[in-house]
Amino acid sequence: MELDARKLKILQAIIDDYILTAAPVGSRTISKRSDINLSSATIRNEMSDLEELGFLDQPHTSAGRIPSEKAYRLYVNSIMRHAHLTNDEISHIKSHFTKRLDEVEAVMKQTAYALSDVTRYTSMVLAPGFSSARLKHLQLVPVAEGKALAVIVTDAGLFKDTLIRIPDNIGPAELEQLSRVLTMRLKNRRLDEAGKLMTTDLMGDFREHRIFLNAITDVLTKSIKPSERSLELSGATNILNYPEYSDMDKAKGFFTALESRDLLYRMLANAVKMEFTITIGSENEDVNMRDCSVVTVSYKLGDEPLGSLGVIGPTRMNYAKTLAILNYFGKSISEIITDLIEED
Amino acid sequence: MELDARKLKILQAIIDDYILTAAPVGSRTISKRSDINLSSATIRNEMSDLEELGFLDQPHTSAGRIPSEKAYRLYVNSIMRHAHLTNDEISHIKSHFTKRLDEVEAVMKQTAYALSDVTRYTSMVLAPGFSSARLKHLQLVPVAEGKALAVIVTDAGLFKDTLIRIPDNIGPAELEQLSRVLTMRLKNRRLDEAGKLMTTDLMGDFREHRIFLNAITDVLTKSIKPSERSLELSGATNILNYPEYSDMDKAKGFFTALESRDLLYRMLANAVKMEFTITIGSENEDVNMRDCSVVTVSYKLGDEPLGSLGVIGPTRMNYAKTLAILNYFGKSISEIITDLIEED
DNA sequence: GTTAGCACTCTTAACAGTCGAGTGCTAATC
DNA sequence: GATTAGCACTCGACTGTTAAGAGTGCTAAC
Repeated sequence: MELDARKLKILQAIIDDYILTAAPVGSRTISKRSDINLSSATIRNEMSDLEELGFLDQPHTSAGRIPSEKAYRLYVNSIMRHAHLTNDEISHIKSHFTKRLDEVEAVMKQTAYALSDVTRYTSMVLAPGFSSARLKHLQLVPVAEGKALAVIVTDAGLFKDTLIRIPDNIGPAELEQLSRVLTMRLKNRRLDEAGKLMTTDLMGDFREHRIFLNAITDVLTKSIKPSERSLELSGATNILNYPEYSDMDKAKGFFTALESRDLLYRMLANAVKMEFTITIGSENEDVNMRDCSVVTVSYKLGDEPLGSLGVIGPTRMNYAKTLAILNYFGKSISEIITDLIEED
Repeated sequence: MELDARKLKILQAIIDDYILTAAPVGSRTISKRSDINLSSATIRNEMSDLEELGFLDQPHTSAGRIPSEKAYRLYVNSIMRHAHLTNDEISHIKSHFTKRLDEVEAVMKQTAYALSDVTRYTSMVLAPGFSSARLKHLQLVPVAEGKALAVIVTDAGLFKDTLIRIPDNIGPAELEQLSRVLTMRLKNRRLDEAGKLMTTDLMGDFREHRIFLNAITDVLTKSIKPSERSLELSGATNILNYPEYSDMDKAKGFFTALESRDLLYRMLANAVKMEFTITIGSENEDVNMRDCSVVTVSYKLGDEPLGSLGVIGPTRMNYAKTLAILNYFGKSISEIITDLIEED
């Protein structure tokens, strides 16, 4: 049996309708559509074929059909056309970014919030990573007896500060001096390189400060780990607006999945390298997300991929529209971050 | 009609039972209790009186009684005895704090997580505030052309950094110099004083850097605002475990209330000055929280109140136990923060 | 190949009936 | 006078039945 043009058209109509209504689609519903001039009986025959081919499921004998995951996969791979945002949608998105945002963290938060508000799905944003960034400045700021703040600034303008212990006999003047020396020696190195350099070269020069330098090395190497990157989540409760999650147990499962930040980190970290990803239902590794789909896009600084963002929604997701919105957000973040970092 | 000792005892028994089961309590349930030796008929008469006095509600004629808000208020004000934590509970709490936490933010996160895990309610933690803190060090770190990081360190060892714009003609050397001068001039001032001093005294000395100094002033004054303090929330979905929230609309209302961070900030900011607060049902200003109770405690550094933490749960909350847990957490945070800041 | 027609399936809503937990009242008892 | 046993009554929860409606699969006619 072949999946000819007519079957494809009917399948698309079913998917469209199901995405809209979340209710099993009957043959009459499709036959009434103006672009398909066939009787319900014919549609029934075709639907029966589509079910046999694995593209449709039937909840019970006398119900309509719902698209299978295979159908969604086919849809996003072949049928789906690139959607465009209307002017209304674009201005709605823009209205979330009228306030000037000065910090990366604020941008992430606001983006996550806007993204969940616009899509009505759960959104997540992975902050820019330090992995390929180069050190620009390392400053040690005295905090208290035996404590200092290690401030790392990268060439991409990202920064991170960490509290470290220092020997009691090191005063503000020494910290200042050390900041200068370390900055000079480590400048323009990638953070992991800088970390290595600390343990090899510099350790010899400052043997008396071994423990102290180790702490700084830790800071440098830890900054690269994705789990140290901030992940903003927003609109988790949006899922409750979808009838497939009116079952309390399912909703709980969904929230449980979101609580495993590790999983989300991993998904988004993988997505950084890809222009976009679409993961449908059981393609997700977590059992609690078998009824969800995840769509992500990455954002860049110039050509360098920085981070990623995505949404989680029911498998019955408006993939085309969602992808269009995400692309728009990706471009927006890139611009905002670029402004933030490189503005004159 | 009087609220005599027997009525009080019966009311307490009803509250105890209702907190445990969430089901209307019948007269027979109470009469069976070993500490109350009365027939169900007597209990019925007393219950009828208690209802007339406004301490009990009856969902419908043939159902048992449930405590009214007035009953909970009476309970927490007069009946409730200070609860003690069992050794098991204490070690359960301690098990959440085995990992060494180096940063205030990590402590807040971990505390919120542990608190919601132990209580099974939704927890929130307000980070230490800068309001009465004194400036210890102000460091400007070069970030990029026209950008610097302003790092504020207070005597309590708290720190905060903010990205600011600087004039293009200011280089690392000038930033270093300015850091030294500003630190010298502003040291040991409260942050709001320091902010004022900037606009009055210092502005004259550095007239050419007016805009720049304004930015730093902004940073100082903004640090005091409670909305700038980080608020950690955890276990929001715990509420789904309580039968009173098995209604999806109610659950949605609850989540909506949590989304208004402003409200939570305000509640916790007010709670900083109080040893503890208990807010029951409609005493809450938000309509979506009319079925919730909020319990908070504050935590201190020495005698200085620093921040607060609390839980949100159903009005049918185990107030005594919750308060005991919160007190324990409050003391723990105080200790951890003290260690963090003052450790040798 | 398409479609009208029809028997069949299954879900859902509505309705009546039963059960049981709980109440309120009254009269007897301590 | 306080307490309690007894009993009629109320109301929600549950159960079983029925009818309506949406949708299917199949067959025969076009």
